[in-house]
Amino acid sequence: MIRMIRYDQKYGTKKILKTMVTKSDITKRQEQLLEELNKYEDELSGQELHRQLIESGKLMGLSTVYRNLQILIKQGLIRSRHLPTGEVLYTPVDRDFHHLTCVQCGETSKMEGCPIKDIHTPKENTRKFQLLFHQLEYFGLCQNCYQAQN
Amino acid sequence: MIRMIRYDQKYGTKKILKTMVTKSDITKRQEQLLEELNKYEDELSGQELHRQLIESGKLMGLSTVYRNLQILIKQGLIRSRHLPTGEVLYTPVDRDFHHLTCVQCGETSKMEGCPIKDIHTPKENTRKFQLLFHQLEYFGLCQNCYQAQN
DNA sequence: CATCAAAATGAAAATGAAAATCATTTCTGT
DNA sequence: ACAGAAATGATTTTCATTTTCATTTTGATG
Ligand SMILES: [Mn+2]
Ligand SMILES: [Mn+2]
Ligand SMILES: [Zn+2]
Ligand SMILES: [Zn+2]
Repeated sequence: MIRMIRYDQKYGTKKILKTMVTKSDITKRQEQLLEELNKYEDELSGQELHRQLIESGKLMGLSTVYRNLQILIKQGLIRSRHLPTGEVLYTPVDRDFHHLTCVQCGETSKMEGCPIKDIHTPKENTRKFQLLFHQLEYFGLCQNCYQAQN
Repeated sequence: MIRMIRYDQKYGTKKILKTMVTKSDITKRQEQLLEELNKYEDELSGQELHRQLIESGKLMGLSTVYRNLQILIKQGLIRSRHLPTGEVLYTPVDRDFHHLTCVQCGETSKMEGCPIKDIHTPKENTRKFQLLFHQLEYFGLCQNCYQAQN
């Protein structure tokens, strides 16, 4: 939060001329969420995060967790991805990794490195977009499941 | 389904020696699902697909729709992606496009062309994987929402 | 410090897509 | 035709997420 304040010589008072909310404007709750997400190497679901917060003594209602996760996404501070099961996982936006997932058994392995790290994202598409993050996931059959299929 | 059949001269009977189930082994239901998905340029959710099938006179229970969509995915014939809302959209696997999605209003625009079309997917990761499809989505703020935020 | 309005919170209820159940139907090989 | 196996679908269940709304917190102002 940035405030532009004018001092009134006549009355010796101060007046807020303008209030600018910047991207770095994080509430206490949001800070707690971010802090908790950073504590774990893995992504966390909303439910897991809620549980962990309580264990850490940071009491917080479930609605508040979900509400503020959405805000953090819109602020470009975290990103989310859906598991095939429907759960949504959250992670700080600066962690750039992706996964291989078996469509049969759900086994997931993290890929180190991002294949599109230095790929040009088509300009004609992104011109109008304030890009926040990307999601890239590969799906297929793990060795076990591939063999079992025959 | 491929059958190897031996004719027994002695008894005048036929015997199935071996049955090979191949990838192209599609049941009638699965064929109907694939056919219906191909009818629409856009991806369809399970619910939408179910509705469309009924309208097309291809009566089918909802369970059967979901069951066979999963099988089609495992066979490498269709792929799926989750909307931020949680709905899952299905589309034939050979359609290679991706989306930009606004994290604020949900507006989605299709990107023509695939940025990773000819990118090498890290070998050390995919060696053990029978790759079926990939998912790539960009998230950010559309022009409207970006401006409205300030 | 007191006041008041606006914003945030959270307990509880509602939502809804997807999964599970299970009685019934269809298929398949002999 | 017969018997076991597989598939189907009406229905119920699940459960992560959203919505509701009464209460609490915040923050500007005098
Ligand atoms: Mn990446
Ligand atoms: Mn692609
Ligand atoms: Zn597997
Ligand atoms: Zn938008």
